[in-house]
Amino acid sequence: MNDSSLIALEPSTGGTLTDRLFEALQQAIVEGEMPQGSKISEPELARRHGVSRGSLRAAIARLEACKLVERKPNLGARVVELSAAQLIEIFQLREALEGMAARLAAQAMTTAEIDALGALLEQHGQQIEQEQGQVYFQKQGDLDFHFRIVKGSKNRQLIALLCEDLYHLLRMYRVQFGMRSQRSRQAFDEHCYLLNALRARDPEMAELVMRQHVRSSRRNLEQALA
Amino acid sequence: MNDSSLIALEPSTGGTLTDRLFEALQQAIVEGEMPQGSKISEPELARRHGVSRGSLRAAIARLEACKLVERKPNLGARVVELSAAQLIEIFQLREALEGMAARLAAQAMTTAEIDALGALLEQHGQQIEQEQGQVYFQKQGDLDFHFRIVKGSKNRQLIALLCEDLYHLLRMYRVQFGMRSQRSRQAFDEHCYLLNALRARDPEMAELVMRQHVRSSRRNLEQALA
DNA sequence: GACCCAAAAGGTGTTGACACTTTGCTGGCG
DNA sequence: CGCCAGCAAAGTGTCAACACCTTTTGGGTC
Repeated sequence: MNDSSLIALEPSTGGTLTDRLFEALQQAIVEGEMPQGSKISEPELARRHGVSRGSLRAAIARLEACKLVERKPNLGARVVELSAAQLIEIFQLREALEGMAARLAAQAMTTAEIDALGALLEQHGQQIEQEQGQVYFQKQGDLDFHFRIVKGSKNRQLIALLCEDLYHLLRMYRVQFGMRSQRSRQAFDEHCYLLNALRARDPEMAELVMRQHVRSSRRNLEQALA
Repeated sequence: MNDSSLIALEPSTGGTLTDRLFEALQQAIVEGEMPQGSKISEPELARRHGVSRGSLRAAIARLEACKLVERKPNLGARVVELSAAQLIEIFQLREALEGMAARLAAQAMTTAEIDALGALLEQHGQQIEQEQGQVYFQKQGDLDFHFRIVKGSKNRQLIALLCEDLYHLLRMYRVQFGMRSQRSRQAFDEHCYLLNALRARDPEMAELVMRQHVRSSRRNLEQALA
């Protein structure tokens, strides 16, 4: 809104201009800097970031693929609207996908990877004991944990889908709904159960635990939003 | 390859130029007209279709979102490579996603929709009895059936994912691997089981049956490709 | 004052041209 | 003969300008 706030693209990551634009916009949307449902004016945004409309349109196309913006022909693009219903839908997706990821991970993860996951969990446990307030860090830790399971499935389709698309949508919901789950302790315990299932190389159990875990989160949400 | 084969875009669907290009290329890739792993030269393709490179790049970006092409910075885009391993991965995704779709559909489908599905199945049954050879039509029917389940879930995320992205990849595999399943009869029976679960409004059973159905297809594939 | 039509302003879709990167070839050197 | 430097050709990334669509605004009429 502030006209003087020309956002300079950090030339940090050395990809193409479109890549940097994509990351910048993605972050801006996830962090809520670009409000939900707000219309995107290509000329204005291009001017703000000091790039041409062509590059901007390419970046927007990628955002559309992530479901972060919606575009209608001849009408322009808008930042996606976050309804409670859609959030529920996403958690239903997660239940199915991450459940399958856990099942596959129980077979495909190396013992070293599982051990590393155990170390991470131990660290989380200490953080929960010590500082009850570090909610943000716990959130990050939760995402880390789920990430490792997904990657552990070794299924590239699954990894791309969850880590490159759904992940950002989920982060957007977390940031903007400002949800600090009251159940970090329970979540931690469920993570431990899952670790046990992985150690036992039990795909059936791993999927069951993960699905129950995601379902619990969803139920918690449904209650908080109702 | 044939230089004289200038492909004229049918102005059939009235969307934007990029939309039509996207559909045309999508079809060309799925049908195998553009071979797997082949490099895409932007100037040549643009000239062939009589459009500018800008529009073509926009269409390619969408194809990339469907996982039909892979692009590397400064190196260009290639049609995706179809390995047996990736096909397995896709069926693992389908097992999770369509299983969840069936679960949700058992709760969300209207009775009218379920009845319509029953009519469709009856039709399929007759086709199988009468003409053993109409494989293509059966394939189309199979896709129709699965489509209706997915749409019946009423989960927009799920619908978009399966019907707009994965569907085309799957069709590409089917066309190019030229797979005529020897198990259309068994598949039909499994479809009937699923219909019963839907009629009984039993989510648990619906998911179980659908997952088993997809898993059977996968096992059948693994055997055929080994 | 309300409604409708028309013109203009703003915005998106599309294009051709320019700059930089990668690739393949050519020629000289060890 | 093989290898590396350097150049040329092709291709991708980016840009500014043009064409069409949508929306709004202004004027005229009922």
